[in-house]
Amino acid sequence: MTLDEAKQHLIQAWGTLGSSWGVSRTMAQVHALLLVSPVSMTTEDIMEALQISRGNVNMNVRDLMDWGIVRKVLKPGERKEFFEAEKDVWKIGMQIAKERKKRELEPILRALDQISIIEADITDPDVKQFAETIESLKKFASNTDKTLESIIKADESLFWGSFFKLFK
Amino acid sequence: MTLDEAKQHLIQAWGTLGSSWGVSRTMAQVHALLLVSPVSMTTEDIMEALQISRGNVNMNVRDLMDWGIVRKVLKPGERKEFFEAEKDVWKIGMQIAKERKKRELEPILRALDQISIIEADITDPDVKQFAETIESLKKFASNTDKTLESIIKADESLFWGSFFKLFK
DNA sequence: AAATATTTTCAAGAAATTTTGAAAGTTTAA
DNA sequence: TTAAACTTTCAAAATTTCTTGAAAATATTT
Repeated sequence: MTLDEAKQHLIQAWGTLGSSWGVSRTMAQVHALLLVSPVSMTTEDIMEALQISRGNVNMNVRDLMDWGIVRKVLKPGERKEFFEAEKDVWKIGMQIAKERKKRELEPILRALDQISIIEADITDPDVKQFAETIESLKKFASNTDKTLESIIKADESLFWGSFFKLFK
Repeated sequence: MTLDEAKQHLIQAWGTLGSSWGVSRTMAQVHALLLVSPVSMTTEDIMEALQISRGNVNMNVRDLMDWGIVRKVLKPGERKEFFEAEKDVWKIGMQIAKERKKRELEPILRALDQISIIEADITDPDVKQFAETIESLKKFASNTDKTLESIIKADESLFWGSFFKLFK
């Protein structure tokens, strides 16, 4: 396997796996492409490499920047914008955990809080059971939320610590 | 808010959130419906409650059973099959963690292992960088895998612990 | 300010996913 | 064994999501 074949392999695999992660195939491919590129790339480089349209590249690169795992690089003397991926795998993982917490866990907590059955008859066993289900969902979600929060916080303060070095 | 309104609320919210979790809206709704139902339900009950077709119910209930969070219940004297959701939120969480590990993490590990650049010139700095990226992805993925594995194992041994106590 | 380069938007088309419903397949009861 | 009850399948339709490409917007240079 040559270097280019290996890269192609990773990009394809990443794309396929992306869908099972709830990320669009193209977004995962753009990410993989930037991840294995030793230099930053322009929109046109990406269009060319993945054979996709300008609008598509623009949209996916922007999403990846929203996730905080790709950044814009401005080169002095160049008008075009260049993009590069975060290369530190631990940081990528942390960033994804942080965003998923925000995008998935927090909405669940908000939705659960909106459900109130104050009006209902609390002597009804069905009401009681429902209330208990909601209560345990809340506890589970907020527990997960707090656990993630503390991992993220710990990571942010132990930036140079030994935990981090395990993944280098 | 009445009990039914509250249930409806949860079902809708679960459905919306399902998509951000990479689960289809309907599957999430069927799950929520069974989760808040105090009794097990037939295919027809679910069709009626969510206003969806028979084939759709059949498919989603089967998927939920594959995830191990819904089970079939046979009632003596009844020809129809009834379905009920696992009610223990911790068990649901564990089951989902277990399945996601199998469906998402393990394919990543397999894909990474297939990438070999043995042929390539290892003095090329680009090859070296690529190899390092693959290596750290592998380490990260297998670390996450092992961590999940140990949580699952710990949970299962708790289960077997209390299971055997029943026969003391 | 005008010309040029580059990025962003977005309506329409393409592709992927989900849903339907009726037919085929199974199981159970008589 | 046959008929009725029920479940599963799957091709076609509906819906949702993704992609394109050209026009609009923005930024830079002359």
